[in-house]
Amino acid sequence: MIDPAILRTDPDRIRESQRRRGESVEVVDELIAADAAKRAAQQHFDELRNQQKVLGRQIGPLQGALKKAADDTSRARAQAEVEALMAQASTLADDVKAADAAAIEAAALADGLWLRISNLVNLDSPVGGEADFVVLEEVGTPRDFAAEGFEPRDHLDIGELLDAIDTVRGAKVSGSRFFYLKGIGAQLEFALLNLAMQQASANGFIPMITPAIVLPSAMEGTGFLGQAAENVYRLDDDDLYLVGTSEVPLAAYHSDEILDAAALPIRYAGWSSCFRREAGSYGKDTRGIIRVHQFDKVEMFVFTTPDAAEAEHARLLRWERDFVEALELPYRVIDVATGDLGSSAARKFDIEAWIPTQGAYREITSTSNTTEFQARRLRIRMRDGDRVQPLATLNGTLCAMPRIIVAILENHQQPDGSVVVPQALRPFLGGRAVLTAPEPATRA
RNA sequence: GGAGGCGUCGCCUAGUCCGGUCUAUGGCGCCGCACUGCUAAUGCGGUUUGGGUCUUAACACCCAUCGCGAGUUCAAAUCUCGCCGCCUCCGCCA
Repeated sequence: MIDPAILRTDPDRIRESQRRRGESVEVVDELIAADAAKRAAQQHFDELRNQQKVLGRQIGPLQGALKKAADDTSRARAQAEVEALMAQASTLADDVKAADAAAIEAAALADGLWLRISNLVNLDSPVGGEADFVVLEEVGTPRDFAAEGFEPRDHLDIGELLDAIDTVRGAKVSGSRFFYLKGIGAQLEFALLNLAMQQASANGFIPMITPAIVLPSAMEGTGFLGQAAENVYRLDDDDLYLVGTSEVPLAAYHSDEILDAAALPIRYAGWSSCFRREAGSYGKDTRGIIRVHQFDKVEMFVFTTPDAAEAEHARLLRWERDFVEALELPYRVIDVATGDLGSSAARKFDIEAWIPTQGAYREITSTSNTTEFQARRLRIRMRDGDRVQPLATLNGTLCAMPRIIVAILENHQQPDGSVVVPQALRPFLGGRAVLTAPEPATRA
């Protein structure tokens, strides 16, 4: 959620943000009313409760006096006094109970509306929908396969040639959009994992292996139960969720905590499997492993001060680019438009790698500045001197395995279907320079 | 899965049996002040978090908060029920 003070002092800022996102503006006015009602109800309860406590504090000592009463007359007098107070308190108790219920109801209404308001967009984000992104930079030159004299194979053809990717058996065992990485394919993932973790460690990230199943509170706190809910797997019997990214367990790691501002930024590089239902993407990217239900990913996640968030966002993008450049992939950077940010992000940059057989750039990383939005929802704060206040969180993909593998196979392929290994990756593959098909005898 | 124990405002801890001056005790740590060549020691004061009133701000005051939720009661850290977590033992298990 965003700073509640903004709702009271500058609601137009929220309206404008909602408008730019193409989301409800009316909900802001509903919330203003609900917020006022919530405070009024709480105040009413507080007053009644105070009266009740004042009365209660008189009864205790009186009963003590009653026990020690010296004679019958003073005992009778104390007795009458106690009974009068208790009768008074009794009617008050009913009022307190009713006021409490009303306050809880008003709070629930306001809190529900808060969940429907997305983060304030950064005013530099291009306004519009999915297609209205701005290209910030193109890096590297796509290979000219025509000039090289051969038709490039797509990643699945190469993967099958190398016996590295098996989608047929993936579908047999688990259904469509599941796959096996096999042989050199599996080794390639381990190499990428190690390269990514080495880079992350060098940049001050703490490696983490996270749970892939989380409580509803973690899912909601990171903002994935809003519009994105349809893409989340839910374990109904246990009321748990499969995460779509380790951003969720990494963000929730410090939930309900107060961190020392002097210790920030804290950077984690999380490794986990990621699960996505891909609802509504029927017919899209059905071939190969560009869009799958389960994959592994190294995710960067940062807790920092709100002041430092924008600079950190730039660093995350830089580190993503370093990784993609180490793999010698042509790519471009886009500034994602307001309508495509997701509810938590104020600003988002994607890296898209060139995919030769599609003649297009396709998303391989995404980095978001979620400012204080997730921190407020997850109650993560920082102690700065004697002040306690929300901090900022940011996330960025370092290496989403399937898409990186797609880009490597397609961009570094040779006419015979073998694949040249980028220099940076070779040490992690036992020095191998080329990925080639295994001996026929070893194929199944 | 079964049995038992435990959960108090950073950490440790008193309080829970038997409800009311609990407006939660004490120690450690931390912050401020005093004293003192410096440090240390000592003394005094402060130190959960959230919401609200007032407000330039500070202060002050009110409400909530003793794992979470519900209940009993005029009144709940304390009694009752449910849930969660941790520990020990048993069972199962990579």
